Amino acid sequence: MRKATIIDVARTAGVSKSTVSLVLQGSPRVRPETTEKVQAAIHRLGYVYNRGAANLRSARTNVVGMVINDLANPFFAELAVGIESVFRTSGLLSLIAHTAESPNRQADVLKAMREQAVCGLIICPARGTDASALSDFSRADTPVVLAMRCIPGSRLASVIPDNARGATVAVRHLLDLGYRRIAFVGGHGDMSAQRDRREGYAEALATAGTPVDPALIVESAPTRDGGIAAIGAVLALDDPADAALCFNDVVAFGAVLGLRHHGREAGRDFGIIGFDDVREAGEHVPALTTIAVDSAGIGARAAQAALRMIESGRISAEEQTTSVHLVVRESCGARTHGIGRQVA
Amino acid sequence: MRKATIIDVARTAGVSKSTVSLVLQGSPRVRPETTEKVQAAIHRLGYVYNRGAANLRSARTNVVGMVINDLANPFFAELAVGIESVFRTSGLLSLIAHTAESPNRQADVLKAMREQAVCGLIICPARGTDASALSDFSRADTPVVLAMRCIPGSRLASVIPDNARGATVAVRHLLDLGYRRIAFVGGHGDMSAQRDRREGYAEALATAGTPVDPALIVESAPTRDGGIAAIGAVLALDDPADAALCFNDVVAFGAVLGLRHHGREAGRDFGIIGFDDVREAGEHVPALTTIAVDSAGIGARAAQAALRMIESGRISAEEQTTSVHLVVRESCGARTHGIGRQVA
DNA sequence: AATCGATGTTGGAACGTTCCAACTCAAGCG
DNA sequence: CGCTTGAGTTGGAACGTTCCAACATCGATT
Repeated sequence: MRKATIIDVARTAGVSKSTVSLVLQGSPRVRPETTEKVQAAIHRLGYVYNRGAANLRSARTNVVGMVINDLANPFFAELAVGIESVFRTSGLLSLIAHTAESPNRQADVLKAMREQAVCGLIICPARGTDASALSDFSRADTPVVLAMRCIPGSRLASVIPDNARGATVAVRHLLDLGYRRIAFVGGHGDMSAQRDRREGYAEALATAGTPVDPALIVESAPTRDGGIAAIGAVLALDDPADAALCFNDVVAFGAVLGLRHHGREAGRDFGIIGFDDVREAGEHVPALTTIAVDSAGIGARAAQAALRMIESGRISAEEQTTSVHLVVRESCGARTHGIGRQVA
Repeated sequence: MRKATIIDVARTAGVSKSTVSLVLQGSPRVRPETTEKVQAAIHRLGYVYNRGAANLRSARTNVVGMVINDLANPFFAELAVGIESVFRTSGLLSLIAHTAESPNRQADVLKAMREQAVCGLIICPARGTDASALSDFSRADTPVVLAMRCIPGSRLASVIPDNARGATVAVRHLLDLGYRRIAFVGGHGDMSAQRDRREGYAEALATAGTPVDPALIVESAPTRDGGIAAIGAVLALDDPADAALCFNDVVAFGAVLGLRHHGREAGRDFGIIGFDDVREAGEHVPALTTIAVDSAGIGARAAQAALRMIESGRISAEEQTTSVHLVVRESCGARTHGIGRQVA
């Protein structure tokens, strides 16, 4: 049996296909009785609307694209969920792709999304993405919103956490607790988030009148192992660090482990602060002091920004920065130092 | 400037639209020089293929649906990633939706996916989904594969971990370690996974000649708090438990915490085994002994099964069970008992 | 010389919807 | 009574592709 079309429905309901189309779109111009007849026919035939055909005729599709660098990372998964729920409640469907941080794969995926004629795109770009990767979308006037990470030199809307301020608050907290040699460990210099966080770190030190010692800034892969290696480097200095702001929580977990290899314990004789506040942070031993980033909220805001552009039809390059806050737990040693206030 | 179509390309390349179509499909029937001319025109015009139009004409779309009950849960996120990568390498795009365990939302999402005419569907059904929710797809001969969870009474393909066997192995391990009163805690009886794991639990006890004591089986929400409550119940018995197989790792984490509230420590004076082997399990204190489930692998197999059906055009109801294995760490007390073998 | 097969290429009809202009019909008006 | 108005409905063209049957060309075979 061939699939029922709008025409079959029209025939069984005894109206024209145009009328059926109007009913499907909920037009107020159709008589209630007619609507009823059509609904009955739809139900009887098991008709299902073919959105592909509709999209072909009308200007806009109802699919938005969502490109996430690492969906298996809970931090980004929450971002995805935040995005998805906003779009769904607006009747849009999300085409999701996971790039695994590979620019090649990302290019593939973006091409596929253009072919699907997505009406908007939210992307958390893979590391090393440059502005040209997205120029096709701009050229087609498709709204694009960057989430979580920005792309230098691109004029695109973005929703990014306030990385610099978060780092500043964290470092100030460590200074208040009495630490003197504060390191910044983890992440790569070509990641926009790492750069911003490092700047916030430098800013806090500058405000406190402490010079930045380049030896205390150690890059590494943004992984647990990276954290272990990086913390090892700052411990091995002639004048070793006594605290560290880590690029993110995962690096911080590694740093805690690395400290243990050297007989030190985070929170007791070394201060550690992470970044992101992933779910495990609070359950870790020791519980991780960290800068909380509301990933679901960022996703939601990015989706709303995209929605506004889609609905208004005008592209904007609005850059939103979302606030972050310090969550004091154990790893910074606030308890042992007797200072345990929660800073906003 | 209107978007370039296949016809514009044909005109600039000096061939017919049919030829352009053949080039786009990589047909071997076109002369290399012609292909080249067409490619040049495509590039010059910045033409982008309109897959929507193509789908309208040809029978099959290149979009598959993927419905996940909880994308924010790393366990399911990995499943999603496993699915997505298999589909992407086959040139299919995944429409992903997250149902947050709500059957209503799931129904919404499924309707939208039918409208998009997805050519296949992989679903990890929300709790309480019944067979009728997916009957529309079966009626339309759209391949459906259940991942991770099954739906009683449905004749659909599925890829499910070997829950029963995993539970049996876990309980046998606890028995080997000398535990006598082994509880099964957490999860709801209406979740297929819980039922299967409970059966495996009973099976192991039966084999050992130990009667199943209903008081030792305690349901709870599959959460940390659920675990705390459930372990409390089995400790409060007249003849309390001395070990527990937990419905999943999250419940197990709760159980460990609950034990502490009662002055007990998992791995020292109580045996705890979890299920799933989420990433945190190995890093937990104490490290969690658990049954490892390969969620990315399950995703990949489910996607492959769907792919086979899509390509062959014939629906199957093949039920795949994937193997699981015991990972011995600290929480079962294997170390203190001096037994530390790794069981496959 | 006529026929054949293989190789490339082609125009037109479909796919299922939306949009538009046009139609019918009854009510309201001068 | 003829005219306008508005509500409700309608047929046909369009969207950008694929598929099909048909075509031209040419070297090989009868």
